[in-house]
Amino acid sequence: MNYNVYEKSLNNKKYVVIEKPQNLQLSQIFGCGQAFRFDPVGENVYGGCAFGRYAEFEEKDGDIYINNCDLSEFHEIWKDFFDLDTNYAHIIDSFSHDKHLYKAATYSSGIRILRQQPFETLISFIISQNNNIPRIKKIIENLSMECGEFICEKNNKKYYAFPTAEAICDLGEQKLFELKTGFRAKYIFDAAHKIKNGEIILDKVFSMNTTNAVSYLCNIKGVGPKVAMCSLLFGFSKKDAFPIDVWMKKVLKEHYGESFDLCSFGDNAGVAQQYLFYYERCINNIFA
DNA sequence: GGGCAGGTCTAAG
DNA sequence: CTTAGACCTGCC
Repeated sequence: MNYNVYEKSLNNKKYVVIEKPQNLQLSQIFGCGQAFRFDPVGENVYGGCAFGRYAEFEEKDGDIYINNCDLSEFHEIWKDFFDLDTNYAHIIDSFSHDKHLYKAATYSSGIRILRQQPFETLISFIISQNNNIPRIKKIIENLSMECGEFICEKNNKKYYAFPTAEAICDLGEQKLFELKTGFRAKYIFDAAHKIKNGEIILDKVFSMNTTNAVSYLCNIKGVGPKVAMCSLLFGFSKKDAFPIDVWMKKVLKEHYGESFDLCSFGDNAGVAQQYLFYYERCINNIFA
């Protein structure tokens, strides 16, 4: 994507401006259910944690302002976080042959697939199973507060980094249960434990194709195809990963028939999934 | 108070 | 290989 970015100072604070980025709308990006740690903290401002930092993003006149950020941090973290090198307009164009998908994509055209930290997405989507978004967010926040590194205090709130596998493993299953994770406590522990002792090596996943990566991640208790696909899409930037949840089952049934061919969505099936998922939930009034 | 929420496990045919 | 039930918890 072609975009211009520059650094500015105001009141002794640095910030980075991304000029008129295409296909980037904060409310859609943080509201579509791919990330659980960002919330509105003002008019057109979203704040939250990623990569061990607290960040605030503001949308003004089509530009994106990143508070307390310099260019080196932008290039180190947020450029890839927002997947800025991907041309989403081009992806949407490639969906134009599919009438329903194209409609969903046009409606959701401000969504980008964030590149989040692999371990965080893995644990977050384990927590998401048979759960609702407000409670998922609360559990993740409690978990981070319990054993994540303290970052800063803002908006009368303390922010903590998402914990490491080691920290979660050391916490133990009982403590995880006490954080109201319910039956997922043993799953979270198993994931953290297997990663801590090297039984699962997340770095290896990057070099696997999506099919192999799914079966690899499914070696973790509580990780099935849906959780694995979400982690691969949002945490390993595998854009062909196609999570099928209750909403997607509904979409596939209504618009594609029972015997749909996943290949028809191509290498960007995961992006298609996110457009369809977001659009479906919006027309069903799930998001405010 | 029963149902439900971005699923997965387990036990049984 | 496919398919019911069960499952923590909190909010409706």
